[in-house]
Amino acid sequence: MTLSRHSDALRAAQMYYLQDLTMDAIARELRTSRSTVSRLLSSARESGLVQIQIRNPLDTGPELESMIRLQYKVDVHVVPVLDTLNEAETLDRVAMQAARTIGPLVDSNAIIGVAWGSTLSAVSRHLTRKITHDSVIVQLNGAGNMQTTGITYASDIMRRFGSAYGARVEQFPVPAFFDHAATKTAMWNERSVQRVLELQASMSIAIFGVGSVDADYPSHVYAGGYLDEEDLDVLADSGVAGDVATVFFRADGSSDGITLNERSTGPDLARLRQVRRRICVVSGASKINGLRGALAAGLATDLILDEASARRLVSLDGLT
Amino acid sequence: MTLSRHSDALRAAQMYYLQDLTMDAIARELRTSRSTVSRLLSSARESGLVQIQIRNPLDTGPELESMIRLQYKVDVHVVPVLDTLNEAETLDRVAMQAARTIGPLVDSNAIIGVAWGSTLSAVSRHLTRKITHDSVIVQLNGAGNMQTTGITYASDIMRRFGSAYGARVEQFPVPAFFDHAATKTAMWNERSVQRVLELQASMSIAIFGVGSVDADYPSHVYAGGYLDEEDLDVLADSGVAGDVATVFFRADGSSDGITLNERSTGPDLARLRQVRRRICVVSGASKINGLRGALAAGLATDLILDEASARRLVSLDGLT
DNA sequence: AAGCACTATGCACAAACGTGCAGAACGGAA
DNA sequence: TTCCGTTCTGCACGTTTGTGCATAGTGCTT
Repeated sequence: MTLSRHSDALRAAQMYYLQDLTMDAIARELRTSRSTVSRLLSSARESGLVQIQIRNPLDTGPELESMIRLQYKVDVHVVPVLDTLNEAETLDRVAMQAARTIGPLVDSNAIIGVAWGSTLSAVSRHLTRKITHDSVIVQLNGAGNMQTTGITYASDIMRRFGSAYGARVEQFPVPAFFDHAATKTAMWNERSVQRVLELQASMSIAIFGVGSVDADYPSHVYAGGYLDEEDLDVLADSGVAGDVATVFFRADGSSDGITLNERSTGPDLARLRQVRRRICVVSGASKINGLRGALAAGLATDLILDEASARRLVSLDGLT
Repeated sequence: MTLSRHSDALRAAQMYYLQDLTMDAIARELRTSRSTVSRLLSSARESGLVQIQIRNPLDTGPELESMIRLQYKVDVHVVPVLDTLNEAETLDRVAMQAARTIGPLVDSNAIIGVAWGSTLSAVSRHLTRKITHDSVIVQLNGAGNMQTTGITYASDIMRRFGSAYGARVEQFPVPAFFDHAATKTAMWNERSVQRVLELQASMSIAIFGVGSVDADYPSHVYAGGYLDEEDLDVLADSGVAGDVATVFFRADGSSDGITLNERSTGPDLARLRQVRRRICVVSGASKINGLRGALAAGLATDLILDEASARRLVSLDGLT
């Protein structure tokens, strides 16, 4: 029965993690086999009953972290990864650690804004469950493009977040960019859109990656049929370094006069900055320029990134 | 070197708990042996770098917990223990779980009041380290008696709390009971005592066991030379059920007119009730009457007790 | 520089753990 | 009731982890 299973899992978890008993001993107390206990414990971990978190005392943290922390005024989590790992493996490990770091921050009644992209997709695959009440996952920016509505890709991400936290999911069914700023203005007055915008306005957490114009593997945004040749030229002319949730900025963090933003469905950067907790996940050193712009723009309160990127972030800064 | 050891422990913990790597894989990344990683991880756990906590979703919790929770309005943690365990083993397991449950509640700048007794002694032996800043451990009541100053016994407990949380320890070097109420009045005007009282007044957490007059193994207080024959008679006449930090109360929670309290050095119950978080740890079903009085008096916000006691607590209540 | 006390390391073994698999138990549907 | 699909259980095996012990390293004293 699923009820006694849950309570068995709870008992087992208490005995295992809080009393240091072996699974064997627990099995005897619960009158079952050791393998069952092993399985009870993994279900306890999966279902978020057991919360494991790592708090590094800020003062004893390694050089790298404190340098970034001081320089950019963000709470930084450097993910240790071997330099020899390839992009995909690195992303996977950063994503897993990001997912588990985010877990403890999510609470009941949270309104969580989530962007989309390969980084968030990876993160969404590693979320650990944690049941909350009355939480909402809200999509930060539209995902449609010239070929598809982008629904499935972005909504898979959203759905995973929703089911991990037992939260309602609010999609944002618009293209990433409108063709004409006027259409955006019109749509922004629609009540269906306004509901989403209002949710975004009251977000308590926002989670996003960052795009970099010059990345080795250009983000979806720059290569996925979202922008045409002309748009890309305009971006280059405006000196854009990268984007967060399809809103662009320059290396120095400024974003005034970037006309493309007027057609973007992502959250206005000034608005984004008002979210209490803004978590930026970055994997891959080639996103460094985009990241630097995002940090200069003060978009993140928390930064989770791989070790190699972290090193590049501080080392290059040493030169300027 | 102890610095790189700490940061290795941090890296190892991240990789093990956040990325699910095996110790073997971690050893290769850190260029060390697997055994060292095993030891790094246990030191990470011991030093409080890794925090494991179990949050039971209140709604799915077992019957027992919700009944107690509802009836007494306390946050209850029932410790699963086999009924066949003896008193000492039960105490040990309750204490271990209590220690680990308390851990996450302790934070920087906390002022933590701690009582003494066999329960607290056991808890103090199982505390997991967690570094905090500017926290203080303050003794709730004097420990001296007719034979000894009680210093060593109580101060061992205090010291363990202090070193687990990296906190300053404030002893309370007075007897548990004065012979004359007048002495107490006089002492309470001493500045050395007032410093302690002021700390107590601003406690954010209080941790205590409970004594029960009719316990099978009477608490130290009733058997340890703290009270003479006459005192014990008076207690019986006043209908006292038990005590918290050597302050007595009746089964219904009342404590008016119990003259012994005027000579006790424990915190006034009304004052105790103003502490935000008041954690009561109970092991052994024979303390049930004392516990019931303490709950009736609203002394605890959190209750940690063994399963057998929990069962007795609700079952007997069914009769009244 | 040498000696000493203490701690950290790796090895090897034993203990503890995870998981594929086959059979048992369960829960509808006919 | 019987059937069938699904879930749960225990076993057996291979993997992963903890730990006593001998050795290597480290820092402090003389």
